[in-house]
Amino acid sequence: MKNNKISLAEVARAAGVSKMTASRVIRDEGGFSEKTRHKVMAEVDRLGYLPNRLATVFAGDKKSTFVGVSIPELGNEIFAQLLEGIDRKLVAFAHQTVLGMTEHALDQEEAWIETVLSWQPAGLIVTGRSHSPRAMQLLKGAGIPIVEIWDFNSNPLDMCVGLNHFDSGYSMGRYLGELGYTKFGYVGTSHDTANAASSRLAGFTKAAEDAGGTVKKKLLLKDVPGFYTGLYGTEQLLAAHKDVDVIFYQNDNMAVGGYEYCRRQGLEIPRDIGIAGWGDLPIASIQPYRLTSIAVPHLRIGQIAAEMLLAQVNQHPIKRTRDVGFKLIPGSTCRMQLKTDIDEDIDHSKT
Amino acid sequence: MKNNKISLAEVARAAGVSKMTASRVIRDEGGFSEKTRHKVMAEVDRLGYLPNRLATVFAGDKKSTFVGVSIPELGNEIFAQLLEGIDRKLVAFAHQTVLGMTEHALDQEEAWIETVLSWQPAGLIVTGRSHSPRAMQLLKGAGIPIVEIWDFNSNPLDMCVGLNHFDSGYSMGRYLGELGYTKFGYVGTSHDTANAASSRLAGFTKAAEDAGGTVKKKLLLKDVPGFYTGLYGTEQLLAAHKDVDVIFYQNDNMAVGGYEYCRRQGLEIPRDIGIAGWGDLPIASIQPYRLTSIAVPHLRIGQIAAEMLLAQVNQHPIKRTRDVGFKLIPGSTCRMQLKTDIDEDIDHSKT
DNA sequence: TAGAGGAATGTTACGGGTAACTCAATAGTA
DNA sequence: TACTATTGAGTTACCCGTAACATTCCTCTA
Repeated sequence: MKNNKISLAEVARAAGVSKMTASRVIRDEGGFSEKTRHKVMAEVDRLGYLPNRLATVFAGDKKSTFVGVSIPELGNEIFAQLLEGIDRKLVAFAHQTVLGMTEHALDQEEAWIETVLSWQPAGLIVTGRSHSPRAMQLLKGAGIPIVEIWDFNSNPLDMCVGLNHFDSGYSMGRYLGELGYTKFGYVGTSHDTANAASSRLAGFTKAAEDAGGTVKKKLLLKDVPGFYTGLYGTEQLLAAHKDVDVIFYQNDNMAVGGYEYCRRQGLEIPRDIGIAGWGDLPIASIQPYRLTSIAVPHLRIGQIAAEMLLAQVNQHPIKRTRDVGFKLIPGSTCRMQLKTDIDEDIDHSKT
Repeated sequence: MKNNKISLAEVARAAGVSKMTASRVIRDEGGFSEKTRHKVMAEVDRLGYLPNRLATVFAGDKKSTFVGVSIPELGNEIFAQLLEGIDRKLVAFAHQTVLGMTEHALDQEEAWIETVLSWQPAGLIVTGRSHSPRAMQLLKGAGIPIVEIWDFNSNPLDMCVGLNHFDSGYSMGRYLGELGYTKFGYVGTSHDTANAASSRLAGFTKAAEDAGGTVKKKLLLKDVPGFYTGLYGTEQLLAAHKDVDVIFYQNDNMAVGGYEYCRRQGLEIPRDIGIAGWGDLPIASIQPYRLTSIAVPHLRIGQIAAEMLLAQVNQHPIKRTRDVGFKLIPGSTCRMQLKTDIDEDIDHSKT
């Protein structure tokens, strides 16, 4: 475990050339003879020389190939996939992801932004559009491309790709209202910071009221938005409000958990209660029922974010905001449609 | 979007002191007056100075606070959680994760290792124990702490934490054999490289043979190891081999998908066929049935890996290998036990 | 064969911090 | 008062590559 860091100078000395010549050979930028190339490359291999990229970036006053990517949590599969989409694209263009998990906390995001900026990244991709004042200031002054993702925002700091979560919540609320539901419930997880899920809830609440119904109970749990949280959250919600006739969940995983709770209680769905999720997550594809949900192109968000960032890094012109939309998926976990035909009205997908 | 990078020299000039004095104040290393501290800090705030950590690392010939973390994929929730555990711990100790997704390909891992080493990281955490020859060489010569995780290996390059996947597969095979199963099936995903899942399959196969049974079919799909893959994989497997009496899946999510396929086909579980998963994933907690599986402390693996690495970085003595073990979970998706009482035999947990 | 021009290679300076050392000013002591 | 500590602050050199410029060595041509 000895640190045998070999520098360019050592390679050059071993090859009997100047640092500069060795540098030219290694970067293959021409201006050297074939004989020299052989000598240098032989020493590179023999000594196991690895260039020190810190020095390169530092020397050239260039940007590094780091891209800071912040997401709230990895336990939430939708964010894990977002990150996967981003990293794939970045790697394909020789950039590296420096991870930042904010855990939905603005102060953690701020601390991460400060740290990652000190490494001179080529750009930043941050989830969400609410940031602390100091974070905003840091981002604005960074002088590098910044992409805000997830929650669409027509007036971003720099660039933005995502969808309108408020609208998606509103769509679901209106849809459920049109099916005749009036006593709504919501089960999600809570954080100190307003995030995309809170926007969905706000939209949902608005739609519920517009439809003449009420959200009887908004249950926000201090937990991860997963299967089991959905199950026990539903128990809590129904214990307090037995008359709720449909429950909207923060995501499909929670909804599937909620469905299972209802089933265990002998409730029949959708006869006794309606269940609606969000995200059209993989679990929905293998249930005995078709979950009512909202489909979101989350992989595409990640890819587009990385593309926008790379385009900006390379000074290619690009549209700075992208609303990827969403699509309501009527399922069998809510009662059949009662009032009007709304098929043509439910696709908010913007390609 | 102007790049207004402020250097230490500018702060120093503005404050009317030398670079060195400004540096001392900013690092709070003493040797300056209160008056000077005020002058300097005032300029830091006014100019929005952010230190350039590249320069610091570069100058001091020190290690950075980067830690390279490679995992095969993020779509697989078990790896996402592994990464989450690692990043939490690293961040708590002021280190940053540089992500590497290898997609189970040795050449991608190798390329990533080379790149990440060129950034002078403090250490590396890599998933799996098989690496390309050049990758091995790079890792050995890196002179920094390296932790191999996931697949336990008593003779690691440097440090290792994980579990014995072969044994976990063997345990499941033996358990199923003891329940009287003889015609085994396996559904998983395939990759060019031998990985932990292949070790499990190897162990499973060995146990099946030791028990006098056979693995009728090993189905390896080119897909992600998720719910739907399990569903259609089961369809394929049963289409080819109707007489299989129990199926072992690469993970619980695939098993749940397989269960759903069987249900749709009118098969009753465990009467008509047995289902066994691996990982004790969250989905298992909310099914109407208790899935037979193997529980693995994957979050702990991540935490321990980060702890080992940080201990090594700080030159604290530490045990260099840790086998976290696993635990077989008998469920209701396999037939009840027939032969002997094996309860005391199934816990391979090593705390 | 001198001179031009290009190819190959070398030299110097620099980037943004910090270690190690030096120097100046102030305070304390006999 | 003269001398010594102590404190505060400045100077210099260096980390490892690369840009920009300088130089050497050929080769080819008139």
